[in-house]
Amino acid sequence: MFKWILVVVYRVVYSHSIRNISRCPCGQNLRNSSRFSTPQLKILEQPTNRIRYRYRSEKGSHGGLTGENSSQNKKTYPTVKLENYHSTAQVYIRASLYTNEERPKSHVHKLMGRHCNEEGHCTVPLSDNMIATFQNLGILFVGKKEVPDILYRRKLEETQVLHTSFISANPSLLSVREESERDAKDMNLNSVKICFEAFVYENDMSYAVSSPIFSRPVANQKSPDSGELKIVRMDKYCGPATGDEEVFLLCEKVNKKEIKIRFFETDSDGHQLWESFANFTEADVHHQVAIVFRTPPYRDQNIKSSVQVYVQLFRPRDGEYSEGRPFTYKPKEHDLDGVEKKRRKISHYNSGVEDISNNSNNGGNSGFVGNHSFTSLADSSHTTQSSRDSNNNNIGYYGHSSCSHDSTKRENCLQIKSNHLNRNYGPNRRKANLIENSITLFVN
Amino acid sequence: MFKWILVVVYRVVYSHSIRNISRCPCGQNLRNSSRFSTPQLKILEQPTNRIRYRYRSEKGSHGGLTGENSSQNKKTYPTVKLENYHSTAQVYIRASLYTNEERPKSHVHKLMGRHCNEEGHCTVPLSDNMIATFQNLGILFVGKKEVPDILYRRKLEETQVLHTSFISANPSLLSVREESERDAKDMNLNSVKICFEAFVYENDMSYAVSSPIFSRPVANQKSPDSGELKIVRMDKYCGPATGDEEVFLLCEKVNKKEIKIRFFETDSDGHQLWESFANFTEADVHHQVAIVFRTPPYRDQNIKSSVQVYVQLFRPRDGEYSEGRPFTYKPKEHDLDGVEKKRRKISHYNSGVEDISNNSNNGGNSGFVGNHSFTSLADSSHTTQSSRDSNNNNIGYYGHSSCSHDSTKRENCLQIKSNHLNRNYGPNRRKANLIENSITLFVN
DNA sequence: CAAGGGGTCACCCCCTTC
DNA sequence: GAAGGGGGTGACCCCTTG
Repeated sequence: MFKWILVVVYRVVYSHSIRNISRCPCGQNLRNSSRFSTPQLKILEQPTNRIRYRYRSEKGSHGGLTGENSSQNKKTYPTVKLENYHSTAQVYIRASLYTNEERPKSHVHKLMGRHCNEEGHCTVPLSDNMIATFQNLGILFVGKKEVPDILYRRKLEETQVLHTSFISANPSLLSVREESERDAKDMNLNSVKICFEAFVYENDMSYAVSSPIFSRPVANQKSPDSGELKIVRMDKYCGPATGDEEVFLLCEKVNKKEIKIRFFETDSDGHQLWESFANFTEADVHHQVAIVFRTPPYRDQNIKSSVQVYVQLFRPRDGEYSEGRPFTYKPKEHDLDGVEKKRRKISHYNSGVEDISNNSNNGGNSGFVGNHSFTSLADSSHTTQSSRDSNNNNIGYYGHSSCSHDSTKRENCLQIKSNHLNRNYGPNRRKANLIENSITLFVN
Repeated sequence: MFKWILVVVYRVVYSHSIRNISRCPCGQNLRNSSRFSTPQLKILEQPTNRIRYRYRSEKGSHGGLTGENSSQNKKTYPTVKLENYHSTAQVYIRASLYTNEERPKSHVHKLMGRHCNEEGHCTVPLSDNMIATFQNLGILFVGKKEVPDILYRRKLEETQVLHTSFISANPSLLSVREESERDAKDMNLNSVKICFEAFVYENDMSYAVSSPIFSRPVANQKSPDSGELKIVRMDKYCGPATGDEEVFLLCEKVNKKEIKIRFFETDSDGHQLWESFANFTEADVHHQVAIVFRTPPYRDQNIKSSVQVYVQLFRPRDGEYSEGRPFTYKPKEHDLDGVEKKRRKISHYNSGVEDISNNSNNGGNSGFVGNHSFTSLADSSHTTQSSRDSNNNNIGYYGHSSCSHDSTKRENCLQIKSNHLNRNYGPNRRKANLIENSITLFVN
């Protein structure tokens, strides 16, 4: 009886994964979860949320998907575990790509790497502890132009399969063609899910032993609609509490229709106290990589001393944030007496600027709760070289980045980054990596 | 006898223009120039030096080449005149594309437009006054991938032609293939010359009546190596005479290996008084469209009042300039005892840093001499909204674009542009556009 | 070499504005 | 539709580092 069930499941799985039928018939791995004692796949380590998909022409290895908790020191990889399996037959786990939709369909992209075949299926044997780790999964980007054809062929095959079994519908080839074109347009080529399936071999046949399970989405790092948001450089890191300060910001590719610049303030516990968005139009976005914006006014335009907030890029479509950069709101001139002293005091650190300028190799991977990297005050050798961090970014002070306004004093903003301090910020408890503990110096 | 000569010339011209033999056999239109009373083509109006080449896929008309003296109000077009022609037979002028080389070869790109055929030859009848005007010449960009094949085929045909006539060389096909690949790599796809040829029809045959003549080069507007240089926006338009002010500049696509930022000063007659180049490295060029640079020190760092100079992009490779933007060097604040001292200390330190931190972009081609044109003052209304010119460029003042330095005053730079004043400046009498007569406002 | 990037351009798609 | 742009990105080529 059990064997018979397996065969049935196998049929379905086989048809959608080998013959590329695009609809997943397996109920999104929910069906078995309610059954007691049924073999069941669990994802122990999700893949990172972002990797650069590679074209076929980009030969050679370019590294595989790591796990979401992977770090430089301790790499992890997507890992699944099969639970409630009690047979002794060797189980294999097959990974393949599906669309990032509520009901995932087989994707046109393919997995590639050590254990992958031409169809983009990667198969790894389950180890004794019922765990399988995928150490070398790359994502092959299939050209946009090939998509309609692929979908068309899949639809034909699907129709045949269904026809020979029990469905009698036989749509005209033309409408299938059109449908394929439409589906191709709708298909998101920059986000995928990985489908894991467990099966055993018997008599040269494979039998599924559990429902398939889908990973969280993995986005294409190279796409401007899903790539990592990053502020590369700004021309100033401070401005008046009244707002309306013009700031030049250089960033990695953004879509001018899908980008906001968010200012926010948090208390020491990381609770958000305030947020606002910068003013700019699509015309202020220069070739996807630079934005000239005007700062929003601070919530209190009459502050008596400087307030530090953060700036970050924000993409509403998928809720992604960039790392935050500190930004200092400064009081109006006449309030400056008290601050004046402090400023002067700090100013003699100016010569230490370069001492601090350096690595802020913040680990990327923003957007998920629980993994925050911060940059610390490392002491770096003091060279006469320019102030650049390891990413070759100018860190905001070069000697003359002036930030004066409503003041008769010359005031320079110095942003200093630091590493490895963790706090949880931002709305919705989602993570935003912040360049923390920055120091703002005022130089007279 | 004359007829016989014509036939000979015809043969050569025919073979290279119809059969696409790549070497021009006609001696660069010099041969006939010394002969008295021989029909001769003259270019009355050269084409503009730049047009956007179009791919075959960019269907529809996108406008043709205008003349070098064309303006919005009065459009001109490439025009040639045939002199010393005394027959009554109708003459036709054929235009086709050649490489921009000392000895132009037939180009892989094609002319397209109203009077053009599939081979990229445009033929226009000579009017009564012996003038032909080409009103609708577009340039069709032939994909890079097709180039080797085209050259290969041409070489084969050429070999055949020569072979059947008098040359016996018969290189192996392999080496021809290799040669084609090499030539394809060497071919500049972003610059062409137009070859004009005059001929008459007789008995369905065409007979050349003059040597071909070549236009000046026409570059591809879309190529970053030959496109127009343009400063779109800067975050400040003034800085201290001591230089080393950090400026963010947004521009159209540049090649980071082939771009300099030139500061120069002219007297009221347009003679150059001084020039210097900004400091920045390749790493300061952000995705081809933004440059963060440091201003060079003015020739006199102790000026007592502001001096206006100009900034422009400069591409050494082809000697191209962008329009100039005014930039104001401001004097040191005299005095300011305590502050002054402290500043000196700091700035001493800083200048030491930057002196070394930036690869001086200097050198290279300082022999060129400028070619400047100027744009004049229009009166622009000063609104509290963003200040944009008609090209939707921010013109440098937004209310807070601060530009203070070495001063206890807050000083904002306001740059106002204006249009359509032309003067001819600079050495070599070549043209360069300057935004002239800009006003610099100092706001305290 | 593997693992990651940066960068660009060839091509194609738009859109204004007459 | 003609004339002229802006812009995006697929595809590919590099390059650093270990």
